Amino acid sequence: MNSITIDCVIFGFDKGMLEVLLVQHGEGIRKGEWGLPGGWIREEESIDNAAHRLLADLTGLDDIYLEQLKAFGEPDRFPLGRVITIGYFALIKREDYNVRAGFTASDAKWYKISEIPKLIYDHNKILDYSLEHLRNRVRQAPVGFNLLPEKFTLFELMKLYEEILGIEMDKSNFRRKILKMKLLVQLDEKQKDVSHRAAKLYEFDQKIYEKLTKKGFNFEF
Amino acid sequence: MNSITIDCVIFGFDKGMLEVLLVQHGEGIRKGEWGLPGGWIREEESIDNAAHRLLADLTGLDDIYLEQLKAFGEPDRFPLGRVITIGYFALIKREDYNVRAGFTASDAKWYKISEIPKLIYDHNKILDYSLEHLRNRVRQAPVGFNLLPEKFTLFELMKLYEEILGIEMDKSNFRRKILKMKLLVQLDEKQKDVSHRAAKLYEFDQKIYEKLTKKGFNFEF
DNA sequence: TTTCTTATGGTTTATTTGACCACAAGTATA
DNA sequence: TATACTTGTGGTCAAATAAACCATAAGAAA
Repeated sequence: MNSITIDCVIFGFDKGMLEVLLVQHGEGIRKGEWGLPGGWIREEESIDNAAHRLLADLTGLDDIYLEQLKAFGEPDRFPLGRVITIGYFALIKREDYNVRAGFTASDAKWYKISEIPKLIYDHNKILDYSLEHLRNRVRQAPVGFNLLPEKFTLFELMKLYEEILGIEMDKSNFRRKILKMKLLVQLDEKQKDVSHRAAKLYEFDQKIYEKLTKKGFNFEF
Repeated sequence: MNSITIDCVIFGFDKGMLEVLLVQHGEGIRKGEWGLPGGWIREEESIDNAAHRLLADLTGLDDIYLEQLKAFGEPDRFPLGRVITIGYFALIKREDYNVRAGFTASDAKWYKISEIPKLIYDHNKILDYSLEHLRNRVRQAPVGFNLLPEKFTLFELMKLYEEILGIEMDKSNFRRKILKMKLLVQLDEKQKDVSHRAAKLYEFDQKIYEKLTKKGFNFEF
């Protein structure tokens, strides 16, 4: 018999920086230490439902981008017995979210990916794997949109790609390439409260994305 | 408490057809029915090791391409209690493999993907997911090589892609594109026993592949 | 020798890319 | 009001790539 948990890697994007949501344990021998938000799977629920339930408890959000990442099952990963964990991968829009501590957590906080502390168990390993996964994923499907607000400028989108992939891009070429895909819908709105010429706002078109996905496409820059 | 199993989807390629290895259960209430080869994870082994162990038992092969696919955990997927299964995805070279029945299986057999019967539990669902995964994977990394013999012709490689992706390709363009990647090493050998002009044989260069993977590349046709 | 099949290596044209420029539009500062 | 500064936006041009297609070489079989 084995036990099974879920651990969620929740990415956010704020002020041009990629961030991860971590929780501080409020009970048990690991009290005070930071780790990924997670919990036990219940007997009667599917693992996807468990992930959604845990995430809703932790963030107050449902209906967010969530995908299964990988199961981690080294026999010694958990000190008190054999526990296999299923990692989940979530991208959320920071504007929609207010940090609050969950039921078993004493604190919850966003960490920049460059400033991640030592985490409990094998959570650093899970996080590293997720980051690698995000970098691959972002090249092959427009999942990055899930990190941005509903309405965004092309420059913000480009900055997101630059941050995740760790590269620099030419704004003119980025513009041409991304618009050619027809994935973006230009709005009649512009940025407000900026100290420079306001950029047009765009939103992401889910339907066109689905069409493109069926034919197989890739999102290279 | 939950139980955890592993189920392997093992693809092979023979005479231009994509195939899957299935086993017939030799015991229990499902005796006589076909399903994916799999088994229980032991307390003291990692899940990757469990997958390798099971696969070695079933096929007599180690050192084959194997990757974790996804965990499947609908609460009712297994009739006798809550069992979560972790799907693994394997590609093997048919030339290296001799079918034999495993320990709990009465028979093991290759099925063409177009002729898959009804399988036990949710195994059809797992298989469908694997096929979809294979189609995606094959576009993003040269995993297809794992299905071919060590030495192969460009035409055979192209046929493999055509079969998996369900498309037709231009042999001339395929040739140019694949050679430009430098992934193939041309050998001083040619096909034998063919009733037409013998094609040059090639092999896959693992080292160059690893270099390319680091920079991120994609394998589109 | 002829015929057939497949391998292999072009050519040509259209499309895409990458690097870079120029100016517009708006804000901030003097 | 004038000037500098920042960011958005559109465009150019040369180089690289892709798609469609053709031509011939190499071998096997009749």
